[in-house]
Amino acid sequence: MSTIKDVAQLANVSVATVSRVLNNENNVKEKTKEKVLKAVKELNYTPNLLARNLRHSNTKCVLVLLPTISNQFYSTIIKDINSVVEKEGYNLMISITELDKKKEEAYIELLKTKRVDGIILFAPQISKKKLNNIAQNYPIIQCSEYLENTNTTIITIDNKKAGFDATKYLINLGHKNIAILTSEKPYTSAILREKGYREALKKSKIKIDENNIIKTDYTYKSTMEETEKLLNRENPPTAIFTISDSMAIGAIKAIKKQGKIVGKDIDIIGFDDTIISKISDPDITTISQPRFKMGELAMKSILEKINDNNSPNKFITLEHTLVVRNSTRLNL
Amino acid sequence: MSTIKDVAQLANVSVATVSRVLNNENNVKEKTKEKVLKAVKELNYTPNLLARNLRHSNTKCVLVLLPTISNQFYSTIIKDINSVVEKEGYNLMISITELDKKKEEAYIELLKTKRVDGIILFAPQISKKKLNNIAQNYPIIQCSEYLENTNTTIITIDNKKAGFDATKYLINLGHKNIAILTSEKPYTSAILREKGYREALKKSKIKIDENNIIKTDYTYKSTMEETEKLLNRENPPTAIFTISDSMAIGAIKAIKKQGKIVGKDIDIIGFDDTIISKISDPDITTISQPRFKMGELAMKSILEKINDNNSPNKFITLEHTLVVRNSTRLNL
DNA sequence: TTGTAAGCGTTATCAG
DNA sequence: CTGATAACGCTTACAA
Repeated sequence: MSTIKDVAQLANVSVATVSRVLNNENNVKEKTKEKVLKAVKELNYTPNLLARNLRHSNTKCVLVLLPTISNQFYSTIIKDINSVVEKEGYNLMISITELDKKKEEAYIELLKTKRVDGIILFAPQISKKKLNNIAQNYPIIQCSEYLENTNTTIITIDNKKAGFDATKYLINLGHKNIAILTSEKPYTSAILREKGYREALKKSKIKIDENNIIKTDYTYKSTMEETEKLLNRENPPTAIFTISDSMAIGAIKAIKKQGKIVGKDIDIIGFDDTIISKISDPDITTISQPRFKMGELAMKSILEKINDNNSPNKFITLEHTLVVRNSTRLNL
Repeated sequence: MSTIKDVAQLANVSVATVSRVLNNENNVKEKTKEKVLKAVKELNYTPNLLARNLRHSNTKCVLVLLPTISNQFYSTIIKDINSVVEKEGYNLMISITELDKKKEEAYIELLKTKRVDGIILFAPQISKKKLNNIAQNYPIIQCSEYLENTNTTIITIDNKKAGFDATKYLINLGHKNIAILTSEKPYTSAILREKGYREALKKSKIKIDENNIIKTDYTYKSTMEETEKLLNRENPPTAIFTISDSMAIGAIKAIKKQGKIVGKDIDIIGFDDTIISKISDPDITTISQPRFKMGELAMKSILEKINDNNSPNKFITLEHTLVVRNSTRLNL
């Protein structure tokens, strides 16, 4: 492997000159430039970025920490972040924590050890204290799911309002017995969506039945099982709000199994507007998060922090929308 | 930010000694070790990996180049690769090419510039010549989708046999008019699966109707449209083999729209055994690739190459299986 | 316009 | 067991 030294030797100039040519500085004679470029080509030389990065003390690399990649919500947002990141000359590194605290902390170490310039954190498991500590010294922001009361920039939606809107929509359709299927893990978003659910019922003077609030492990499968139990109750709910589309699919499957019709006998609302909500039969009424905007802002914010880690923290709340499809009756 | 020098100063030893302690070399007096570790703690010191990497000329980082992340097949395999990679003390970097040749080449540059130690390439778009060139000097292997006749290690399944098996299964169910919905882009896998399809028909003395071979852009949506057209023909096929699960979903949607019953009026076989094939209603008969094994072997192979790029290339073919579900009639 | 040389933060060699 | 110092490959004052 050839180095800048080899190029310099072959071109009969100093390494400084080679460096100048490579970095497009304009104070090099055209003739010299040509000589250098010829040598570069001849040796098939590519600069060692490790060395350059060490010198500059940056990596031009941003890490996105995801809890999982199987959820379409995350895979889509990645695509959106990606399109911004490349424009800025950065590389994207994606890692999966699987909600494992230890793993997450290990990845955050990459920040300290200068392997990445900044981190966009989805669904943090790290402690508030540790996060604050890191954020003080290194560029790190939170996106979508987040820890409250930290000194970081946060990009998210108003999950409480989203929960409220979904529930309110069901109420307006005439439902009084509405279940919510949510996560047993203390995700901020899940907690807030449940809050919104409660608030909507309260505001409509519908008594909250704690048996209608069901916590699962967030998967399609267990949602299906829980829905089956739900339907076998004496007074089964006439509408179900699930906090993810894949959960909605599970609920739908259970309902169909009992020979009931979704969008007629029972209404379902999902969350995230992922592709499966469109593919599903019937397709699913769901809350859509502005993923592109979210990804874009996350990238912009992290770059801002990389540029100056003391730049003021922002709390950005983006607008969600309710996408009405056929898993809810359409007689509004 | 403190450096090894600061630690040395505080601990009143040389940087060499600090380095020794940090790298767990055993030729350091216990007393000295303690002093150093105390200083490390006091300064909250973390070694700069850029410097270490420059010195070692490695990054402990493997890049996985994916065409897309929205396909469950890829997101699952990533999870599997991840579990291996961490055990070996490597970090995983994931990038999405969106089948863009330029992007792919840009990412492969990371290899030359020493930003990553090796690349696992899915669905290469680069030219054979370039790939061979790079593989000669840098650790790069192909997984799943691949360019033929290159000097790289390849981990894949026998796509031709898979196409054969799927088609043969439909034939055995009694079908004679079988369509295949495949990709218009020249993916190796798509081509081979079609070959298998043709072979199965031929072997069963069923005349191949070129109108039954339909190329689409691989998406759920266009598959739905093409299936609709297919069904409106004079002599519509009684079975459809789609080369991906999401395409199968599109086909199913079109069939349902016409009031026909999947698994009774028309049979469908998908590919990949992704979660949507289980979620779908009816769930989908599909070809399953051994993703875990694939991810595991890919990681092992790339590490082998990183260790010694002249290690012999392997062509590893893994076994696929046909998973029978309800999108095909069960009277075999 | 170009060259010299210091420096980025490590690790490794060699001497003591 | 420990310390000095060269080296990894690059960028960047500063000098010429």
